Amino acid sequence: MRLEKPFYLRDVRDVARDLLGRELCRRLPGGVVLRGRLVEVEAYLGAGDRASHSFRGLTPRNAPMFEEGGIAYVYLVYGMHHCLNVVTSSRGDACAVLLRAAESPNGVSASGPGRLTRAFSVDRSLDRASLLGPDLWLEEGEPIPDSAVRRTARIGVDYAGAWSRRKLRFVVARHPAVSAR
DNA sequence: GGTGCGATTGCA
DNA sequence: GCAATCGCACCA
Repeated sequence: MRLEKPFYLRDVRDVARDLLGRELCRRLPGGVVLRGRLVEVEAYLGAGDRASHSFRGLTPRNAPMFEEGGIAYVYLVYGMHHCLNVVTSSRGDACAVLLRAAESPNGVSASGPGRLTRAFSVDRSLDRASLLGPDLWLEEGEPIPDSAVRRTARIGVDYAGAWSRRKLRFVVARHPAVSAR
């Protein structure tokens, strides 16, 4: 069952936590569908969150974050890696969830946001793409119980001061595709 | 119009 | 430990 619009129109922290265990689905141009369960994600809040791209307001790059939840926000980092985000909440809130790691049914895992987008063939052409459309969507998968969810500080945002220490990273405890910490 | 750097990764 | 590599945020 596909996750529908209401799933995305909630607090970004709730969406992030609930995305664990869900199945990321990507239909390639040729028709093949790739699938993988999410095991590591990070919540980026809107105004106020110094680690978030939306912290300094609307720009050409982060514009999708300001849209209503239910679409993708894809950007290029370090000039070579794409990062895939799920936009959440209502229009103007500018929140999103960064997808950092997934595991495929066959056991093949993509650990790290750059490796995840490479594994699922996601690039800027999917920026603003609907998550209720034919190319990229999420399915119910197998929700993770609270006892198996661990919260930590987000990765790679040391520049954000106190915000870098907020526990906004959600991971499946002891999962091999997730680094310690 | 010029400049500095990043929500990372892979290799020495 | 560090280079790769470029879109874009920010300043002039």
